[in-house]
Amino acid sequence: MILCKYMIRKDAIMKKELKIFKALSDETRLKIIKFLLGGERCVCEIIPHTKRAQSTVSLQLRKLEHLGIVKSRREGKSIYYRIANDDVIKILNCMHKLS
Amino acid sequence: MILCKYMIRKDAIMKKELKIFKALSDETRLKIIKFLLGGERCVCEIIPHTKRAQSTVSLQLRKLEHLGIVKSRREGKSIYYRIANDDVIKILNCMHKLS
DNA sequence: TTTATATATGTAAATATATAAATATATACT
DNA sequence: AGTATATATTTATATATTTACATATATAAA
Repeated sequence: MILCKYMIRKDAIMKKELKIFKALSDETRLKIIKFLLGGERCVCEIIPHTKRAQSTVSLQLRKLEHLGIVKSRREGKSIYYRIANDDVIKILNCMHKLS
Repeated sequence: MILCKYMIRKDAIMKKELKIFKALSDETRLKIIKFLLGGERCVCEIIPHTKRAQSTVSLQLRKLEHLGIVKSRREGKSIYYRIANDDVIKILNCMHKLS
């Protein structure tokens, strides 16, 4: 089978899209991401907002960070998370218009 | 806990959004849906396009149908699927602009 | 240095999901 | 009726995912 540049690119686009859709396809993660649309939040704020155990929230945050969807920053004892992927914001804005 | 209408609505919106993001978060399903953006296709066309076993494609199509994302129609021995959810089309258009 | 607090990590259990082989069903053709 | 074809369904298996308890780590305060 011959692979042309277009096909490789198409595949890369698919992967990128899947990454975003997967990030948004779990309730805990979607809640977190939507919460972060309101700006940077500390984990201690995210936990009660999601109503999940602390370890669950921490794990999902790490997952989102590995996906490049969020970034974190330490300030004293607290760690603050923020959205670090504009595409996610655009997709959620787009979705919001439909709801 | 007091539930106001807004909260119930917010929850319904979340579920609707999750439904769409989940539908788009699997490679087989995303391939199928993107293929269907080009118009109605018969299962016999969808199978080779996804490069999955016939039973796998059939199962994912049923899943998408149950989610209200696609609809099907029989024509003789063949069954044709088409996208039946405008929101999915809009989200994919939005995503496409970003790629 | 001890203590308290915020967050991360290891581990295990429960659940969900994706896949394909085998089989069943529905339609069309002879 | 019998055969071929297209699709659906059943079943089994493998894999991934989510969750939370228990524990570890890092920072700040006393």
